[in-house]
Amino acid sequence: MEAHVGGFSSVNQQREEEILGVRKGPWTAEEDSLLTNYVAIHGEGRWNSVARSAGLKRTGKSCRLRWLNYLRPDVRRGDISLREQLLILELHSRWGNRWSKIAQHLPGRTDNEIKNYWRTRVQKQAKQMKCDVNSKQFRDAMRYVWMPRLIERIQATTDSYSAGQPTSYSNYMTNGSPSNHADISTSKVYHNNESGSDPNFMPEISGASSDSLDAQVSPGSDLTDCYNMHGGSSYTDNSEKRSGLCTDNVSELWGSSKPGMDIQGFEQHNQNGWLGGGDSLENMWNEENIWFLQQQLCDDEV
DNA sequence: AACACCCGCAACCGCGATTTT
DNA sequence: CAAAATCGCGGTTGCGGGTGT
Repeated sequence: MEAHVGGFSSVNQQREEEILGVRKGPWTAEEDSLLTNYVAIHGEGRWNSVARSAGLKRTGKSCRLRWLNYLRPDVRRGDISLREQLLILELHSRWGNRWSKIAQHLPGRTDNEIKNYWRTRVQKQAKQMKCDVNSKQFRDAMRYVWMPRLIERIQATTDSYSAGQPTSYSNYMTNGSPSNHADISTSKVYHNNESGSDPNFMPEISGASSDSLDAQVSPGSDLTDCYNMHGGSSYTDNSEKRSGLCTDNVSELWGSSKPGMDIQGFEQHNQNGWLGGGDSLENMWNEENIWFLQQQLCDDEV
């Protein structure tokens, strides 16, 4: 397979690559095998010499990228789970486009994967809402609609599986206390989700084909739908009313709070407790809760 | 069936930071 | 200490599969 070639940074580099016969484009199985075997024996690092010594006609940079994003044994591929989505949204609101930093908090996920997720899914949401992804409007929507909705879904799935268990995700979020870390981290509540028959279930940005917490991300846009209930004239689909968050409360919140939505106003509207017990949003995203999400993700991997 | 368009993702690039020589 | 080599990050590109017409 011949590599597709992008733009060259310079004529010199082009010449050098022609002379050296540097390959570009998709990796073949043979190349993967060469790189994997070499790293297994000699370890990571010194990527330029890896490329040479392993007999790969690739740049060291390309080898490193291939290893880190694809071949590394602990790399976790496939669907972004709800918890991971939630964590990405939260951490991005803190750190912006610090993809590698965000990736450090999602075991097995690469910065590239998270970046792609953000660009393809989150930015698309902003586009559909006709606002900038960095605008206050979108950030508010994310924080006060999208993320609570994710929490609700995680909570719903968790509760349906672990009914009666004292240490559910919702309890944690409500109490905001890490007092029972051991129990929480060992409660595998989302792998065997059997609650797929819930007629009220609405897909988040995850796929409609499955309501597992590891459901595949789909183009479905609840965030946009919630927004359109007030912000757009085209919203006519009453089916969205089934959604846990596209309730009158939320649409009131959305409509009344633009553009100056604030925590206080939000919480007043949230007195019915659909976030669970009227917990403060500020408190909800403390270090402990992020820690909790990470623990759940680690648990996922086991 | 054929074509056009859209979208997700792997891989590339430039560049600044860090490490090695 | 300076230059070279390497690493790591964030942004961008374009292939290929899926979907719509």
